[in-house]
Amino acid sequence: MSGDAGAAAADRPRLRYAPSPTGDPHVGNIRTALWSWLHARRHGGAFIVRIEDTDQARAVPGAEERILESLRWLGIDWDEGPGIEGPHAPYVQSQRLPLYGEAVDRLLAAGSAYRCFDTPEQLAAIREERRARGAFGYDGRCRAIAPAEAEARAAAGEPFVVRLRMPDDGSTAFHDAIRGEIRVENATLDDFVILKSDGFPTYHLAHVVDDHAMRITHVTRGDEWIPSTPRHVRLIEALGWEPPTYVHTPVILGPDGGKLSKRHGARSVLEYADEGYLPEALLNFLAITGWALDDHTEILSREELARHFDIGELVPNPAVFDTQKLEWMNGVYLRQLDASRLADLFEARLARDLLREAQRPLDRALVEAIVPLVRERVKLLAELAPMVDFLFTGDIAPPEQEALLGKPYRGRAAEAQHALNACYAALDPIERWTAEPIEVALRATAEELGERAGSLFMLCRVAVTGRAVTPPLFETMELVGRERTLARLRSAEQTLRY
RNA sequence: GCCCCCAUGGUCUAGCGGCCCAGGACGCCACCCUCUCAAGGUGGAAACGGGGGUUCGAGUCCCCCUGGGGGCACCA
Repeated sequence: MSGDAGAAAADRPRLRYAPSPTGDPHVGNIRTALWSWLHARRHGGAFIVRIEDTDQARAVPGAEERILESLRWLGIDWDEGPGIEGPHAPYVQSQRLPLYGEAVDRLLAAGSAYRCFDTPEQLAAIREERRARGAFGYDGRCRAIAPAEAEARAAAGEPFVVRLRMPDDGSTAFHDAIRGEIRVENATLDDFVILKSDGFPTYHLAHVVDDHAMRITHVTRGDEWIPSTPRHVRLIEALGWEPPTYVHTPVILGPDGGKLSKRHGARSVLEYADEGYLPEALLNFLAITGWALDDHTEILSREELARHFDIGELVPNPAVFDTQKLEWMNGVYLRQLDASRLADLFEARLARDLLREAQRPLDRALVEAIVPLVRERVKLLAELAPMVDFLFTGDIAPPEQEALLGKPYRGRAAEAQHALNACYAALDPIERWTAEPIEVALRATAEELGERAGSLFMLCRVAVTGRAVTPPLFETMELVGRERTLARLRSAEQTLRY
């Protein structure tokens, strides 16, 4: 590679999302992926997905596909990774074992790393004994084993791990894009394991080797990794490479300031998808919790984010996941959608939530008629069914007397009954069954009865829909249809008759 | 115990030494609109954790304290 093209390419950031397939990705985890993706898109770089499955014991079947599905749902695409491949394939660590082996051999040959034969039990004992003395970690006793002897024991089949030799004094520093320089004393670093006895690399080794091989420029990950980053820097140095820029992202907290947990509702993006959140809303929300464009902009499209976001501008402190703000934002996005897209979403959602009971297929025209009535009343798709179910069920259970006589008619059963009767009489002769004549008739009825219009409307609302909260009454009655409206009025009246 | 990170209203944040007796958003309260609920409109309550410095001047820089979080595995 030479000339301007090479130089330009070298300037382009390459970021990666490197999840372990141990379960559904957490929103905090996905937020880091999103930020990485945005940064890559903003600067004309590349976004890579790499599966880190070096812990065979914790692998969860199907987890990888769920992770990729989460990314796809949010509209986060990757330039290299599973299903795409590319110049650094494969993108699954368990398929890259030879690479880690080569690195270990080099380290061993250079004397920067050494074999260790302690059993897990021995290590636990060492740890316990040292902790009692106020020391920490591993004491480096295997450094004393001569390389030739270690090699012989390994060749004889004795299980071993490989540890990296850490400097005893001095300090180690690295650059974090959102916190600046972080420096620690080497005395606080012990010789850590880079190759496990099962022949698999640890995270430390594997990610360092892969990030180098894949030319990753910014290592993004949760800030719980900060304490081990100096080790990674030493490893990189021992391998003769240059460290990347680190971006340690803060955590997302639950409403109580603690860890986000099942108690707080959804944690994985797939759960949010299931509850009826829009991907563009969750994406916007995640992007701006921990980052702000300016002092007033909240709603940013995927494209706008990709145009303005910079990973160095992230806020360093942890954020509480504000579900209420997410809901508000989802409502904003829902209201922005055009009618036909909304009808599609509603149709799918209602089919899922209602069809099991109602035997009839969904009436597309009816769904389309609903859109203008509920689009401003729904923040989540999941709220839709309870708001319009009475339109789709053939017969609703007649509302309880108690419900019919809610506030407006409390203690006035006879008057309510009379009012229902009057409404029936007023509506029955209507020829064109649409909202306008219905409204005219009902308002006239209220006046005749000397009743507050609102009170009468509420009585009708409960009688016809079985609910106290619905879309606007007249439009609703239009959709319920003349026959069902009149029948339900009659039925409600019967209920009041005892 | 040792090490590290963080710190503006209930929550997310703007602020990168004077433009801030601190701005926006969600939420909350009130009012308006109104057939319920929403949506929308208007107004309101609500914050720089504490103490020392530096400086003519500190939310903004430094130190300490406090508080919160994380790490100290053959897990990532």
